[in-house]
Amino acid sequence: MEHTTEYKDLVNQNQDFLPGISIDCVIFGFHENQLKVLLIKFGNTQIYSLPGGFIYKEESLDEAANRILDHRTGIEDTYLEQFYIFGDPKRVNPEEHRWIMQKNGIDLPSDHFLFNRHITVGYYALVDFTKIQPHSYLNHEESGWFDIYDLPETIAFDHRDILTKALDSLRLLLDHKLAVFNLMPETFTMGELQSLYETILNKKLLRANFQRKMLSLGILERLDKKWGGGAHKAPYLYRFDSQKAEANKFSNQFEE
Amino acid sequence: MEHTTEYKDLVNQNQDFLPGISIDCVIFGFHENQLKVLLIKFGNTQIYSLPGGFIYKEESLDEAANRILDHRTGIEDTYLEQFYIFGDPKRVNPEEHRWIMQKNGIDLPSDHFLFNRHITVGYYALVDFTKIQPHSYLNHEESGWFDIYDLPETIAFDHRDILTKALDSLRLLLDHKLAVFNLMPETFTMGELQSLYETILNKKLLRANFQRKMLSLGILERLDKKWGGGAHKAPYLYRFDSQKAEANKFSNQFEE
DNA sequence: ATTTATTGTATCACAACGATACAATATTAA
DNA sequence: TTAATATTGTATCGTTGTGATACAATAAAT
Repeated sequence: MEHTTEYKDLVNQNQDFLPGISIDCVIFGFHENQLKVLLIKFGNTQIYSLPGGFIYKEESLDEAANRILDHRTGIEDTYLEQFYIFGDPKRVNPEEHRWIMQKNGIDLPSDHFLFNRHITVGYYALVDFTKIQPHSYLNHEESGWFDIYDLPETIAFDHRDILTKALDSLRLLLDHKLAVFNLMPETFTMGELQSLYETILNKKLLRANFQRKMLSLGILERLDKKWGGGAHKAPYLYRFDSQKAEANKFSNQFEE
Repeated sequence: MEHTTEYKDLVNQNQDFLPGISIDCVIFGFHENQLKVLLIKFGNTQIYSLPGGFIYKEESLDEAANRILDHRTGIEDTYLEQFYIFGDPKRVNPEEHRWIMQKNGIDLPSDHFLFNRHITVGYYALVDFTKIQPHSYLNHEESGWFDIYDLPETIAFDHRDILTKALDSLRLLLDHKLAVFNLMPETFTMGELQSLYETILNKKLLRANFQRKMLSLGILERLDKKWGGGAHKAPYLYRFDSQKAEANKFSNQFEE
């Protein structure tokens, strides 16, 4: 495995990082009717964490978050937004952290900067699951997708709190922005879109009303029918039409 | 003038601060039908900035923000919430900063930590204007309230961006939480409350419908009438009833 | 050709909301 | 003392949005 620049910078205590601040990314995807998040499993442990990283001194926060996302998923342009800053002085237990790094094959001195107090900026990304190929980063690390409603038992540090807050923020987003379409593939049926909404909100919606509402927003382009789905009427495929969305900004849920 | 501990820590480059991170507070008040923010004017300049500060190593972000607010306004318990983190590497011009400090009577070396890159966490506070007594902090500093729609021309650093983002966040808050009542005095008329909403949203609302909506929320306690307001029917006074608000959480604009 | 499951749409009742109207009433002016 | 005035509290009307239900259309399997 070839080490990235960031990896070397990390282990060698590179001074080009901003001290005391980190970024953690909650990367959401949607697959097989599940809302998924990408987690890292440290080698030789059952402990999972969010993919994260540090900020170079010449970099903006958004640039750093994009870089981290890119290196984890290979995705360069997607919906990525900060949602909260986690600043409790006890949010990370340095001993736990050092132990995890050791299990991961990396033995760092206890005065290594990684074990100082870090404030972390939470970002969430909404990605098209079908286009993602997760990358590993540290030795012995594995990354994988997990159902947000069925997370691993042991999640490191305060990362479970971060996940909870990210889900809250995603639900707020649902009412106010159309960013959620970034979780869908290019084309989809109305049933698939409804399933996404139901999964995010964790409740059932009435099919007829969901369809009426979505069509009334005037943001969907209706394409050909999708054949072969079973012994029943074939559904139309739709595509999110960002031009229509822009034009209809003033007539839907958005404020003026 | 007696210097605060924070002041001495600042000038003496106290190592008890977290490096590279600061807090800026947008303190909102409502007075004479204007939405006000508290700004600091540096001595011998026409440059204004937001009240801000740094975080002690043992302190959480929220604790630091509360401490800063307390020392600026004397208010200890009020609505205070982070709304955005500003992390552009060029958000503060170190030369401008140093020049301002000099004008303020404080000559710091250009390698002083204050002039390093700082990421800043934006907090907004909603305070009862009638209870505030702004405090000065640095020498030659003056603080004062400004109409959010009529700010001074010269605002330091990226603080105008921070103010804009804070106002956006406050408007979102209006739809989702009842925190805005923190801007009102203990009792108020419906007209005064409507004026607050109109000022935040910067648009007129229909009086009859506003009243109907507010009363339907079931969060207001109606008190005696307010006499002496002019040659017309006297309005009732209302008080925000947090108990009612709690009880009605499930039947109003809040999600389940 | 018939059955079956699902889709697209219509409809009904009710809630929410914009707009307008009007009666009630402190204070001022005559 | 009475009338005028400005503002408040509430009712009402029409429109829009939404929950709930119904039903016709239809692609595939039998």
